[in-house]
Amino acid sequence: MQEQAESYDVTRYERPSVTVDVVIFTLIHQELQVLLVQRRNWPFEGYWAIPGGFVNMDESLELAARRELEEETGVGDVYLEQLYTFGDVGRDPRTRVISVAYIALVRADVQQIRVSEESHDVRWFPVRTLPEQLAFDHAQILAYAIGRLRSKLEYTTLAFQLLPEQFSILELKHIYEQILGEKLDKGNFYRKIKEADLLEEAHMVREERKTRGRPTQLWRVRRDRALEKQFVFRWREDRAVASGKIPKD
Amino acid sequence: MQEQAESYDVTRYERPSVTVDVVIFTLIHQELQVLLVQRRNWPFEGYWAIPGGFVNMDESLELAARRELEEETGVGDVYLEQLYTFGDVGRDPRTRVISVAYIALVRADVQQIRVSEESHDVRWFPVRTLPEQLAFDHAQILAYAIGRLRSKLEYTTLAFQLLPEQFSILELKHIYEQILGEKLDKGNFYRKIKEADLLEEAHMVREERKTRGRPTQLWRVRRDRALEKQFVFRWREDRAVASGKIPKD
DNA sequence: TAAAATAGTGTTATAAGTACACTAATTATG
DNA sequence: CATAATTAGTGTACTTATAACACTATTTTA
Repeated sequence: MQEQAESYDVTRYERPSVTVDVVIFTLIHQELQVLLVQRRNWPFEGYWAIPGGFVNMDESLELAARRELEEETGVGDVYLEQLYTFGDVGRDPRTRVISVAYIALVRADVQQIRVSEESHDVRWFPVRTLPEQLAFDHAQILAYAIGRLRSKLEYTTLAFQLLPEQFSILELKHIYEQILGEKLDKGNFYRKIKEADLLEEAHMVREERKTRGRPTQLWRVRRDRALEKQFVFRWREDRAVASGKIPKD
Repeated sequence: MQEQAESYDVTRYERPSVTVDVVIFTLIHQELQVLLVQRRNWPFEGYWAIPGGFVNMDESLELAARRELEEETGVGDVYLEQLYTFGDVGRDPRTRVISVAYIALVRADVQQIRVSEESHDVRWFPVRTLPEQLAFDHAQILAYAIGRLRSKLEYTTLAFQLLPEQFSILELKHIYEQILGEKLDKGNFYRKIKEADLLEEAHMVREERKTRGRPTQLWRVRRDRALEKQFVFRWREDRAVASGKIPKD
């Protein structure tokens, strides 16, 4: 790229606008949900959109994404990953806009969203029941993000980024079942998660219970190991395709 | 992003420059090689760099990448995949430049490079013996590209994009060995590639031979199947890390 | 004390991958 | 024409990971 840049003044040509869009995922009621904002103005007034904003000249792309995330959810220290850059010519009717999309995973117990001044409303949507029409090409971005997330959850420990501070192994199993879309064997699950040695016991606070049965053992992620170690339940046939597929750009 | 854009004139603010950089891979002497250009001007004059250029206002990112590729190698219909977008603030000393990096795979028997006017020289470099210093943050981009390629070759049929029109199974095995960095069992390799049913016999041209032994059987990729079907030799422990890891941006 | 819930263990079957010895075909060379 | 050399396989036993499912153990409330 830059190898030819000096043959003319780099500031001379018309430039596209660059934004970051952040697809923010969380788990609510053990269901994967995504944060959308409702637009207040033209174009796509009233439509739901992925939160995002312009990249400042003095901040990196990741910093811009973190700023957006912070502005929308108030949370700072979360998992963030660049997804893809969308740059088709007609995707924004106002001007040429290139969007660097990020995925953020927010812990289930810390989401507390704020409505910013630029939007009517902000809401979590279960990925199964998204609005029919989204602003711009955001449906495409969202579909790609969900695909990437799903496939990565299958071969990384990313799922642990979504977990609350404390959880039971059956809850964890349930999350995996949601993601994989299939029932898992209880015994095998226990064995495998124990082998992986990713969890540590949370000392339980003695509390009043109203159901009978052995009380749930709560665990905490050993965050030191959870990002290195693999914890995999099933390789799916379509894993390679899902993770490697490139959307029409 | 765009949800707040209309509250001010989108054309008002200063904008970064956007470029595409294309990391072009090929196989020469059964070794993975990458195309670099030598810069002619400041900054990084004389340094080797990944070819690339500015994105025009009326072309998509992928189109820009294809144009660059065409300009450097003269080839058009090749595998192209978006790699990552690099946007750190200080990465180009002239101005703020955001680079969308692509990977291109060029068939071993069609590479014929041209030296463009903007550069001193153009060369293929084996990925094992790259120049010590590259221009800008291109060493980082290249390292990331090689990592991505290596990991994807392990769980997709991407390697077939690099093959010449005709090749023998032992050659193919050799390429896999190069990529995986380990010896593979001949018998198992034959069995697996045959099972996958990805190849068709190339009718061989009768030619003079100077070595003795049974002559090599040549094969051709069934391109219809090669991009759908998986052909995998070994899952490696670090696969997930390698494909999912994000470079410091 | 029984029922209910969580938290496991044991065992077998199946499939995939690995290692390595072996056979077969086809050529050039002495 | 026999033999070495080279490609092109086949056969088989071993190991490992996964899957299926029955079973035991623990700890609570009613």
